[in-house]
Amino acid sequence: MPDQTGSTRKKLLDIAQEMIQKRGVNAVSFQDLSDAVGIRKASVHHHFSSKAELLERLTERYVSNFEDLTETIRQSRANGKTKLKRYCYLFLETLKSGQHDKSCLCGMLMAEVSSLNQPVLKQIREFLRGNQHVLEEIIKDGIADGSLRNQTNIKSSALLVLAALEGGLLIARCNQDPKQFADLIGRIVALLAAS
Amino acid sequence: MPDQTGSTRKKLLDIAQEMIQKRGVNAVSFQDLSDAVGIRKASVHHHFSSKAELLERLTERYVSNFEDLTETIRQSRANGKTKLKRYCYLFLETLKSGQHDKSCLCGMLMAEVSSLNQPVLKQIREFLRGNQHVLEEIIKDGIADGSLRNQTNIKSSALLVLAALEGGLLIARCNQDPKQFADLIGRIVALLAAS
DNA sequence: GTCTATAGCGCGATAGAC
DNA sequence: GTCTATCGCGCTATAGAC
Repeated sequence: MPDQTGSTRKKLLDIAQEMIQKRGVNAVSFQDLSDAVGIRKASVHHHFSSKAELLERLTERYVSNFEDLTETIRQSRANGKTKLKRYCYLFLETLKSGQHDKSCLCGMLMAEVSSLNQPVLKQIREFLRGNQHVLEEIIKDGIADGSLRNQTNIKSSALLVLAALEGGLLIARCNQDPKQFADLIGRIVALLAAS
Repeated sequence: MPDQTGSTRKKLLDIAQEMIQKRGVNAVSFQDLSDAVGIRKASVHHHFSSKAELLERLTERYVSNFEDLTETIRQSRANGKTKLKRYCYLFLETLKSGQHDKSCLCGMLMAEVSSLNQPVLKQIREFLRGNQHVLEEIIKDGIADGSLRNQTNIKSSALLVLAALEGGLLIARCNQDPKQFADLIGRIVALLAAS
């Protein structure tokens, strides 16, 4: 029976995630969070002893949720090319949610990496490693079923896809242009697709 | 005869650029800058009336310098594939300079876009537009000289390269692994190269 | 061009009442 | 679990002496 402390904790995590995805961790304060959920600033410390701890719990949850989503795609019955497309759409949905001003939480934290402690840094690296691995598996599936181009550098291709998605999110948000990001996804898939 | 105010202004711009590339704009203060150049915090305001103005001048200089570098590559005699490689190496040099902890200034600002004013935002979009354009020209050159793969979606390919480089910088820095970024460049070039 | 001094504010965090 | 009150600090920015 987790979460005996009620839903304020979840509300805090939810609003913290949204705000950090929009502004970055150094532009979000306890005051911002407490205002948004309707409690006082000091009360936030009842749920999270420090800003660092809040960030650890938040990253933990985000990485875990993302792993569930990607694992579902990986294990689906679709061919590799379709899985790759679905994987990319996870990032597009991030951008399209809200006012087209949200990026990947881990992408934001990667930019502000010098402000993070070791536990959070470790989780972000786990996020990167895990996503690269899922992409490798998807690409292998695609090669096996003939939907994706045969290639030897699967690891590098996976990195390329992940880097393009993270960078593309920042670029498309800066231009306030989700269509640009959709075009990017189309190009990623086309370049890896079988000819 | 510019710069009659002496070199303190340049030192401030230099150290501000380095620190923002490492930490992000919201993690760099006037105190940090004045400490680094050996003057008092209040004296910074003699050179830049506000933090926003400092950032405007800094972005101006960075985008202008980067345009010079990319234009030189574009107009060189090399074939398209070599130009593309050289273009990517500009980003690798950023990462390798210092302690492998610097990213592209505009990439950092894209993450913290909600903290920027309109003039700076405009310059970052100019950076993006300009780099996409240079990449388009390089790809066209490569198709014409036979070193790069023929394709119709040149605009999207240019975006893909830029997004992968910006995202790849953040990822490789997070993993403290410049070699990972070098691998990424290899994969980018290989995927666009003629078969 | 740099200095000291300070205003005014927001930050994360803590103590202790209810 | 939330509150009020407060501490100590860092921030951007300004005023005015040298």
